[in-house]
Amino acid sequence: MLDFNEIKAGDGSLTSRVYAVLERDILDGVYPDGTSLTESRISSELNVSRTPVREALFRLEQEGLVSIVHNKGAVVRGVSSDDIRDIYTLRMQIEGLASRWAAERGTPEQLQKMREILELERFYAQKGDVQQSRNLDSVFHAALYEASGSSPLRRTLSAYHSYIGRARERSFGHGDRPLVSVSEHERILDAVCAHDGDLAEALTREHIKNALESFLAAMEAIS
Amino acid sequence: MLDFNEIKAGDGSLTSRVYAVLERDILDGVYPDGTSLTESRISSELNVSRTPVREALFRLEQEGLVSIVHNKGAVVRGVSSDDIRDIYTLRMQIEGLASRWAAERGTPEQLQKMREILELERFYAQKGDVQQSRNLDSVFHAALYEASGSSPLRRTLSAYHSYIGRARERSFGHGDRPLVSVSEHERILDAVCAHDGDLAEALTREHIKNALESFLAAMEAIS
DNA sequence: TGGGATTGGATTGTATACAATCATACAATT
DNA sequence: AATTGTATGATTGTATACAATCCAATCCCA
Repeated sequence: MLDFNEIKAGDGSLTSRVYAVLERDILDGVYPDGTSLTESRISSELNVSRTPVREALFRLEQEGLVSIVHNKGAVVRGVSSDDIRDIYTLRMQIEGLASRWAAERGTPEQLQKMREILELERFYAQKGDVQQSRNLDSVFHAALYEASGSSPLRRTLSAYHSYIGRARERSFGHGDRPLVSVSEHERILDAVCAHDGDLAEALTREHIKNALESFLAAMEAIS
Repeated sequence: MLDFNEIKAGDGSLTSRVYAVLERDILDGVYPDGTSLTESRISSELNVSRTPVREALFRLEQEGLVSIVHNKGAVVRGVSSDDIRDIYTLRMQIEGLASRWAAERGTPEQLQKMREILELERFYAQKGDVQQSRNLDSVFHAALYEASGSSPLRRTLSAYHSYIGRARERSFGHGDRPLVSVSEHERILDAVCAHDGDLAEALTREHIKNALESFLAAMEAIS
């Protein structure tokens, strides 16, 4: 919580770093649901002024992780497992579109990049490196969004990704999900490269459905 | 552009009002795509300090209407008609889910509220009041999102709504869209109240598809 | 003439000071 | 005793001052 200087987010601004710290701490449960985040406390804990803290809180509100009410401040809005279930269902609908559009609109360079990511992904999955597998899973999906050529779709799905980040972490190590996931990615990419939008969409829906079931299984294992 | 004091957004904070002014001006084309929004100019134009302007710009970035790069500032990212087309397609996918979930999870109070909104909507549509019809169209959809009981879904669809706001305005007056739209709403709500998720979803997809075609027709009429 | 440093103005990033608002406790009144 | 009013401390909202950065024009020197 106090390793503020280790976090070097995106553009290097204090706002981004404060944002990254708060996002991580909220998703990690350091600040449970309902916790009120007072600006002065955070700013003194992180040794920055209130200004970047305020701006970070604004971004967190847009992300949906806190809710801010005028003259009252920010309170944490935890990520419920119902939310996560809903997001997986939403992703089933629109991530299929991403694959379809990638098949229809993706440039050769974009598809090539996905192929390279996928090769790395398989390498780490077979090596059993869960951490790297999970990272590359995210990278692959991000590349897919990019290849869809639709900024509204990219924005929506990217927002979901960070929102359900911790849930993905927990469920990704469950069973042999990394290897299965890579295989599914390969079939999706093959369909995309063959410009078969229907197949790509169907495979992707199946992929997300499997990820959801993996998540539910991981939840089950905890309780 | 200078009627700042007339705009009274949500919570009455300066940040909200600046946000509302800038959003309106961007969507109205006062600031075309690529315009760089300098904080000091806006703050002096609106007679506020840079602080609320900065915060408003942050919100606009999350909304997707501007993009901010570190140490360089904010530039307008216009809403292309490709973006709008994509959003309608996305809505076809997930707004159907909203109806399905409303049918499955909606409380009697929520459905009752939708019914009341719809009666008003029909009243104004038959009266030929396009302005009010369009407002109530928004209100109806917002009530639908609420009844879905899913905050991720509500957040996503609400964001789309403001993003394509101007496009909806332009296309809503096209032909007899208000009356047709009310009829479609009525059939959707009937299905929701009958807890027929499948039908509600199908009707909603059709409804969005028709709205998209109305938009495309309106675009055609302009060019 | 061309290319690379430099310097000045403009703009953003951060800190801090001040004003407005809210929440709590306590006192006064009925 | 309940309620209303009021004072006080804490917290947020806004303004402003200062630091860091960027950009473009200029200058210098080969």
